Amino acid sequence: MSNSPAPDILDFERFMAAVDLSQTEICRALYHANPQTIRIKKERVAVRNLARVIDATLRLANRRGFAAMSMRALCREAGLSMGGLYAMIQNKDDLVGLIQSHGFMLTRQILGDFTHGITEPLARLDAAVTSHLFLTEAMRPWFYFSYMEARHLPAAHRADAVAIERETEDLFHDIIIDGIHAGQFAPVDARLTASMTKAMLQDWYLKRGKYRAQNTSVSRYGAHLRALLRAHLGVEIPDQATDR
Amino acid sequence: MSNSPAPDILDFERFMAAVDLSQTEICRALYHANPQTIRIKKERVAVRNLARVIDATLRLANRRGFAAMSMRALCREAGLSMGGLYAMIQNKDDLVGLIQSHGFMLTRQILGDFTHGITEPLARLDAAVTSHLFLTEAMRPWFYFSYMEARHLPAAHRADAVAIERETEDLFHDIIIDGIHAGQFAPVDARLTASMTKAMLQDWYLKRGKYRAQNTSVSRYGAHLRALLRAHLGVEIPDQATDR
DNA sequence: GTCTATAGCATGATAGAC
DNA sequence: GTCTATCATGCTATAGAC
Repeated sequence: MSNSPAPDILDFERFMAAVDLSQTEICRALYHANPQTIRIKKERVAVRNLARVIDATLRLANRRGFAAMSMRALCREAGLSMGGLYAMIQNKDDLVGLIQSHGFMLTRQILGDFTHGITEPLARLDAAVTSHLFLTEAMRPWFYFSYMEARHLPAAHRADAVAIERETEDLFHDIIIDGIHAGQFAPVDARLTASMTKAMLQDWYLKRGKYRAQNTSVSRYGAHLRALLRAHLGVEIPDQATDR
Repeated sequence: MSNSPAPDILDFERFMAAVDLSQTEICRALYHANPQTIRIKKERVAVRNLARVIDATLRLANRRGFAAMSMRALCREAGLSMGGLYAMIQNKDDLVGLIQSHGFMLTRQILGDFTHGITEPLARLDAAVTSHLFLTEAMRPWFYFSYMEARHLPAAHRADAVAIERETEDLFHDIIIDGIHAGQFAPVDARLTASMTKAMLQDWYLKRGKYRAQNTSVSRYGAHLRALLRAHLGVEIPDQATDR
């Protein structure tokens, strides 16, 4: 999670080098952000267990669904006993909060970092699309979980999920509006275009199996999406990134 | 479910008039397609109960998830006792099969009916996009359920879900390839464009709450999507449907 | 901090009366 | 065909030893 200014257009390797998405770092941040939930005192132990538990939760919940995942199965998968698990969380729902909240934090930060300082609408759109895509690629289980489980959550958590969706959609919306006002984009319905952009970005992590089966790389997906948006927005300037 | 030839471009009311998606009709078809699952002999009774049960299942499962829905809650919602319910199905998983299989059948038939006989690639693409959109609009709870629950199903059912997704994507893919070969579409990556088209079509029923909140009608969504695809495919001919 | 053992309850499915 | 009553099982969460 760097605060360095946005590099010029990204490939996936450069993106991964520019941000620290290591599980340890993420779990350390989570540990300090949730002192009332996690009752373990020693950071080292807490971070290690948190990593195991979150990892196991994502694996099981993404396979059979969070509701169908039993706490026994989670313990087995995480290599902890029931007692050990319940020292980390108060109840099953806490898990969702932990996982979600951090994904939200990351999305805000990464999208902010990578679009910050870019004023040209087209370059800004490229940066937003590409960094969103790369972030979800790097943290796919996390985003898949959030998308699929958001609707089952207690109202408070669900509201957060809707808010972050709206927030990132607004980022796209505002860029498109800027571009239209600057006379660089065709006067499309910015709200709908932003929604559809989000839908295409989400499809990448929702159907990753399909895309892997047809051998589509994340760079190629991004290039296709950026080209599609260029055509829709009536822009002639070609993409600067390599279209592998 | 008519077999009449495709009408020229559709609005939603004409679509609904052309196909019979009444719950009774659908449940009658389901009843006759699953004689070994449904052990009730009198058609009238079976169809009425089936309608209640499916309706209640979709309502509860779409709210809290299928796994989290208890059979007791389902009975309450459907106005049946446990015994009454278990005369309709053998176990909880049968419910999924019933619901899914019919959605699949409908998708195949409607998309087939409404693109059949249209050879011009652009008109065919319009027809496929529009009828897919209208079908999912008419049967939203059904499609939402299928999308969200598919991954939790026993392998056989999951394979069906993947197959139907692939099948409809192929429909779009083949139309785009035809258009490219005919020199009417720009030479895009047809597989990726088909996937993204599907993603945008699915977003309509996955986030219907959002679209309702921003007052987007199904016709407007369709018009926007068709326009976006036209631009991407480098087509100049405007849309024939009314863009409300 | 981490374990085992268990309390207390809801679940899916069935039996048998009407 | 539909009901009520009941079974065995598996669940979340906790208590208490180490």
